[in-house]
Amino acid sequence: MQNIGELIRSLREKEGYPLRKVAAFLDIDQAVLSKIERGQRKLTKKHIIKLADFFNYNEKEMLITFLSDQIVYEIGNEDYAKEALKLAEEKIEYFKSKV
Amino acid sequence: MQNIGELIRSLREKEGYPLRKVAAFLDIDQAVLSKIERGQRKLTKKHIIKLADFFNYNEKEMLITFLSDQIVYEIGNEDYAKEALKLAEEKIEYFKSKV
DNA sequence: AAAACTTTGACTATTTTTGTCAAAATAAAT
DNA sequence: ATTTATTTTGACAAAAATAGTCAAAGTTTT
Repeated sequence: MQNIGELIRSLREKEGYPLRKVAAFLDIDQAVLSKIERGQRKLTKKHIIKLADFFNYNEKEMLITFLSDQIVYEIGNEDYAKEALKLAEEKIEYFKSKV
Repeated sequence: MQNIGELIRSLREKEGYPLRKVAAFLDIDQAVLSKIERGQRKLTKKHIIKLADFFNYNEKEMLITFLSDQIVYEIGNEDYAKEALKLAEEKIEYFKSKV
């Protein structure tokens, strides 16, 4: 049950890279990457894609981790989170079939 | 498959109320309510709760509609939306059991 | 045609997010 | 143990997103 920050950190540490190196690759300040890894700053889809490539990690999985974090962040401590997820799924399904 | 704006509008129209009246109740500009009803502005949880009371509408259902909209808005057109929803659900479940 | 209602867009204010930096804190290496 | 490398923290300004306000234009109803 890993969030995106933890995933990035674990990948980075597996390679033994310092923040500096990965941050440079992403073209962001290393302080920001530090915060990303501990969930204090957001990252973008583009970051995810670059990171998956950088670490040779499955892009789809990483995106799913990232997106699920966004959802949890937004509605995770709502009373009806579960029901909302279910309805959201139906809406998305419906939407797809329409467009 | 109704979004929160459509729901509010339909409730308002069922009562035959003008925007002005509901907007006054919520203490917002009627132009803003107009935009809310057509999904061009966001509303808050507090608005939802007040509206459910105002229209005698099931608060839980209204909140679920509201929250699911938020989710759809955020990840609705991502390729892996469905998978992300599933993982988000697991995370929330896990989170609950932890805290 | 007038009156009531709704929508639109422009503008400002406010809030949130982001970028940047340097110092403090921690960990690793010599 | 001291130096060196790395990470974290916090402060600040810049930029972006959101929200509030208003009046005019557009639409519908009477």
